[in-house]
Amino acid sequence: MTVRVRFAPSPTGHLHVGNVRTALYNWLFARQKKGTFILRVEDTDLARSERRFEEQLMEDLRWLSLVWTEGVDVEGEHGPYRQTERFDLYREYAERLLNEGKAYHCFCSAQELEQERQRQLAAGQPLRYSGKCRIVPPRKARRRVQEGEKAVLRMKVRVGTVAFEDIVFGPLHIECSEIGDFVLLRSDGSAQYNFACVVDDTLMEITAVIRGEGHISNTYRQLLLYEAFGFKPPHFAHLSTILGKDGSKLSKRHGATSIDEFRQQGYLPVALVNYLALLGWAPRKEGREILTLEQLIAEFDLSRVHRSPATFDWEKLNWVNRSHLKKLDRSHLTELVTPYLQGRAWIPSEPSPEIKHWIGDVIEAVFKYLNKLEDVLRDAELIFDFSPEKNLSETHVQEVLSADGAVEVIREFHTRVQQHQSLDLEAYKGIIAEVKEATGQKGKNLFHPVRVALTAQSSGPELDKLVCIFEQGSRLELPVKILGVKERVQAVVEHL
RNA sequence: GUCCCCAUCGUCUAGCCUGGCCUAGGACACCGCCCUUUCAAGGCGGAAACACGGGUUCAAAUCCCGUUGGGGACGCCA
Repeated sequence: MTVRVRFAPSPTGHLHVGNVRTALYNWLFARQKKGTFILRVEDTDLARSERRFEEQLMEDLRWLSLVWTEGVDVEGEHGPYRQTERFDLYREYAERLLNEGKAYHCFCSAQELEQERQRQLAAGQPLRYSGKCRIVPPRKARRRVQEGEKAVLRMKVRVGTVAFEDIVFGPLHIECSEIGDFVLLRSDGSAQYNFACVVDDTLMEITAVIRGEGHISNTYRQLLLYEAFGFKPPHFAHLSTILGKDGSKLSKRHGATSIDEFRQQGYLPVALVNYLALLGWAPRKEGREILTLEQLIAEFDLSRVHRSPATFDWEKLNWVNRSHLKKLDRSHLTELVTPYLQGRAWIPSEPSPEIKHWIGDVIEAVFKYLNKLEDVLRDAELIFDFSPEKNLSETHVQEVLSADGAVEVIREFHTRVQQHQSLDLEAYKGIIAEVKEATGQKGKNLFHPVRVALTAQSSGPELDKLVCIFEQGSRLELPVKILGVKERVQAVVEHL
């Protein structure tokens, strides 16, 4: 039988990392088994579902390359794939259960239900519906409904136990007495989650349901429904929750959790996917952590997924991202970083080939520092936004300046630089040699002050590279004026 | 409150099912050294864990029970 899995988010907010990992595991499983990955939108919560969230979520999924071959916007023979468009279908199936006496109308009001809960809580009893309306004769119930009385349709939960074999959790079971008669159809006739889910998974011929751990308790309910309908249930795999640094469920408090934010910060989709795959799962072969999509597909194994919850670790994500970034060639990296520089209006929206090449040099100089693309803004600032007045007062810079002979080096360097009309790497090296001669300083004591003279900072990319970048940049037509070596040293000396 | 699940370095994990090869391996982060014209990067090295208590067994990280800690479910949300 060919594998069919689905990712079924509800469009009530932004896609966050927990959801994405669920989507990813579904996708990996489908790809590995040469099966079908389906996107179904569970928008039965009319009050909170919004079309913009649905669009956003599809965009996020596509960006991550977790593409579906059946779903809301591609259709297929099992559609529609939006639950709100399937309400008639649900009512049809509900009718069937009602007619077979496996479900019944319940007329209890919200207040009554709430009072019941309070009583149970006070008495130390489990919280669940008492089944009070079971005794209403079906014919009478139907008449009340026809007369316009509000009613929900509830499942008549049988006695005994429900059990299943979870692919990640192993054998799981529960006493039916733990489950109350749950709602199938709301009083407005719309389908409740568990019910819609079973009808859809059956009709869409889903073979494995891979979803969050929180759904384990729903699985028992759904199993009861499969049983009532006489449908064969799919396999189930439940995934543990992803936790934040403080051990609570990952949320906005822990930083970016929506995919859009990761994208904006400049995480590569493959890196995010790689990291998320590693959260709760490890390849059989030890020591291989940086993996491509293809490798993930080949090595993924649902039965090796961890039962215990994993903590999201930014540091490790950064490392994974950096590792993937390093695999990129210069032109690709330039292409990715350019929009960030454009966002700051540091470079034109349509750079000339000459400028493009220069940007490549810039990126090459700073790229070892990047955890994520956005970091280029921080690391390239000294090129585009040289500000000695601000930076010279920094502690590390002050330390450099207070070293013996540091100021002398800067002044000597300054004097000699001024004597040159234009500078190239050769000339710069000559000047350094002269300064060395004149001051008697060498090594760290020589280059550290020179760095300050050129960048007003105590650390940064290689000076040789920077000199070229400054000089070439100063000759380019850019939205911001790139200062040449001469101008920089001049400015620093003035601020000493 | 009731029920369920989980438990190896700070973090992600290998090993657990099928006890001995575990003096518990790898990775991130951390610390040190090397490299270096700074900071990184890179190379090398270090510190760091089987939650606790009972069993079972010649032998337990691995099997069983309990305790503790953490998480989840109990909606006309999904």
